[in-house]
Amino acid sequence: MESSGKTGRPRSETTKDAILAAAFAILIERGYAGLAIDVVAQAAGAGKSTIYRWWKSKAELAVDAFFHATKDALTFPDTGSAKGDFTQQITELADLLRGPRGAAMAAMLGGALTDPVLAKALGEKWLNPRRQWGFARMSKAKAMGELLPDVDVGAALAVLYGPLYAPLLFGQEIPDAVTVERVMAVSTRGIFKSTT
Amino acid sequence: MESSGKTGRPRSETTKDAILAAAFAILIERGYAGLAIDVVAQAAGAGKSTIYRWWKSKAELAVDAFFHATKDALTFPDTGSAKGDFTQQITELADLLRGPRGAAMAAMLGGALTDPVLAKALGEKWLNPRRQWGFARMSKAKAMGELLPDVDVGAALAVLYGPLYAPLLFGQEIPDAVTVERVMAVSTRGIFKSTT
Amino acid sequence: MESSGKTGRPRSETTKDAILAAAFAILIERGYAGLAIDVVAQAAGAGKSTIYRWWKSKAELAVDAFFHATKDALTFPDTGSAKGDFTQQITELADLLRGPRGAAMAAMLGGALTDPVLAKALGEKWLNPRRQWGFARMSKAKAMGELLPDVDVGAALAVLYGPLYAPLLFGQEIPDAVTVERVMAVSTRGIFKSTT
Amino acid sequence: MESSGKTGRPRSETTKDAILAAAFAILIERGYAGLAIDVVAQAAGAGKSTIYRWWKSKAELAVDAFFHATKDALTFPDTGSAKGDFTQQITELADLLRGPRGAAMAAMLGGALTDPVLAKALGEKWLNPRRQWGFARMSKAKAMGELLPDVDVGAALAVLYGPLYAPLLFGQEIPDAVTVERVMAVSTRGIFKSTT
DNA sequence: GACTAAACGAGACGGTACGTCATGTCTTGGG
DNA sequence: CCCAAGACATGACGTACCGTCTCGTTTAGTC
Repeated sequence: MESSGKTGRPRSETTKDAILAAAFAILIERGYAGLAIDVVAQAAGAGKSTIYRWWKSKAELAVDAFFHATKDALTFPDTGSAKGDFTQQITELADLLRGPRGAAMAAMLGGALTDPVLAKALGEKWLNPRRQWGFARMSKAKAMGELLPDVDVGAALAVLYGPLYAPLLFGQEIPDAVTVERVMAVSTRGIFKSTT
Repeated sequence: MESSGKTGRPRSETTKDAILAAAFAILIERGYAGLAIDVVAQAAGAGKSTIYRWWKSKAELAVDAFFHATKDALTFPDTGSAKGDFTQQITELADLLRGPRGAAMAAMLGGALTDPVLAKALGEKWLNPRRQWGFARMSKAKAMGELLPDVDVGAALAVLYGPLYAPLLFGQEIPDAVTVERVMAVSTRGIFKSTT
Repeated sequence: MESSGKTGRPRSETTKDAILAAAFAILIERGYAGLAIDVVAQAAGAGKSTIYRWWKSKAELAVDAFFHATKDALTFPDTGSAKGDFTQQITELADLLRGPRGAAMAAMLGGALTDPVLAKALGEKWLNPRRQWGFARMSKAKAMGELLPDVDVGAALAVLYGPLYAPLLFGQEIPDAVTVERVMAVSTRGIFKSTT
Repeated sequence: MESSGKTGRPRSETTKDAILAAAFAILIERGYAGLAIDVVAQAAGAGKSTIYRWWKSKAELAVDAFFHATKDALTFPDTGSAKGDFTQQITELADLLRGPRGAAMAAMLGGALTDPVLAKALGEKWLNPRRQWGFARMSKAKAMGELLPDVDVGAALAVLYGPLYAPLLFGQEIPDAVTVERVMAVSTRGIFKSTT
């Protein structure tokens, strides 16, 4: 980020990557609870203090590791219609959550309910950006008359995304593509004007 | 439940209740992570081994404590219409989750993502009964022509309940009554035929 | 011991014997530290409370078990000469300590250093009777002029028995017959007048 | 002793000393059974894990604590005659055992009979050095003709030291100076040639 | 080329909670 | 009144991580 001082040994990017990669691997394999800093350090060939120097807590490390591995997979689509945009985004999100990143995500969400620090980090880095985009996109759709009358923007977002995340809570599988389609068919029917 | 053996000192119901009450109180106050068995034992005037004798893990104890405190608050309504039944049940559920029991529920769900044992216990004791009722009620509604055409029963349930549980995942507040109403307005619109 | 009252179910001798036998077996196999009351009760098909009813502590049980199994092996010889009596007794003692009872004895002596109750019980039942006999026999020998001049009775006993017990302290083997003979050759030389 | 590794934070000698001092104090006050690791840690201002890092068991800790407090008190005398050397050494040993170190020694010997690890440690650190010196000194004495004829070296050592240690086994007091003298008078009479 | 200063690996440190185990006490129903 | 079965409160055990702390060792940039 910032260039900090001028003298001294610079931060090793190699080590940083090794740590994040190790953390992500362990997060998937053993879950957030099994993500022991000692183990990450060992696996990365790094010292514990190096980890704590750059990440304040296990929580921040986990979130960072997740995004380091996920950053390329997150897009905000633009198909022309709001319904199309949300459909595509939710479909992509379901695909993502169904894979190894989903296991990590679930593990982190699990930890978040227990660990307020993680919850905050996760909110800032994952939830808020998504929510902002969703809110803006939905508001725009409302302004352009794409929504049914009297649809609350926040409520619409809750109805769209809620069914996607909720299964994580009960240890259920993330819905497959067909199921996602069925759910979207129901939820969008209450939000968007018919396009036919 | 079962009478198990016939000989030996019987289990002390007093102690059992004290443990569950203490566990529930601590679960609310300190969250799932702060639910230390030592502390529960002390607060309940019980020995740690007594706790471990009856609950295999912190997780099971938490679930049991929750249901011990909640068992009387769960009803399945019968208002005449499917829309009315689901509206009432979800409203009641939101009320429940908004209170101290919601904090406990959130705490447990956090553990569930990490601990498969807890997830299973939670599924069996909480989710399944609710899901069965929901599925039966929604199927009946479909058979009676209360639903819009081509609505999948499972999808409808996901859309109804997902928005209710999802906030727990992100450490958000459970929506208040007004917000619940707004969300229900949206979700039911895609499921039930207009009653006007 | 005493006939106690007149009413009620009488003490079961079968159970008593089963407990003592089980305790002795476990004492040999696992040592004093491994002598768990639960395990004894289980092995004897008895209840724990039955054990605690008749023996105040693990210590007393151990001592009782030892003597129950050993009582027939303890004799006070009478060969005519003091040197002969002590030689025989110490030889027999070494034989005893070398066998399974010796393991139990060692185990108990180990416990005695840790547990004052056991120490007392052991002193009363094992050490004192032996010491009294030894003291009496040695005093008689002194009176009859069998000892070298200026030999203190207590000191003579210490020199005779000390080398027998000391190896137990350091986890060494109890000396075999030949070694015992060599040691006795040295110790008796400083105590008894030459018989040649 | 050895420099072991070269990297990492070096072991804190301060903490090590505090732990050994605390352990020794508790060993004396409460005996081996009362030597709880928790308590030692607390008293030393150390963490339990620090103790377990350096001592595999309570037993090893106790032995180490004893030698830490005793190491300066052990000498091998050289008076000119074998009888003089042994007399002096045994007298000093009795003095040592009579004090607080004797209580610790007794406590440890108790554990040794139960715990083979302790027995081994004790043998290596205490008994063997002493035995080697004793064996060498006694052999030399035999070669120089200071011993009575046909005296076995091992037997002579057993007769000399046995009476010193045996009282520890039965929880008896270590003999006072006068008694030690009386015992030595008897035991040496069967070993060494008269010096008169 | 020497100096400075931060980052590095290694790993020891004081803690907290864990889940297990044995103690000695108690509470049932049955003999 | 004894007995078996077994639940109970207590308290130590040894393990696993936490987040902090020292070390001696790189590894740049600055003189």
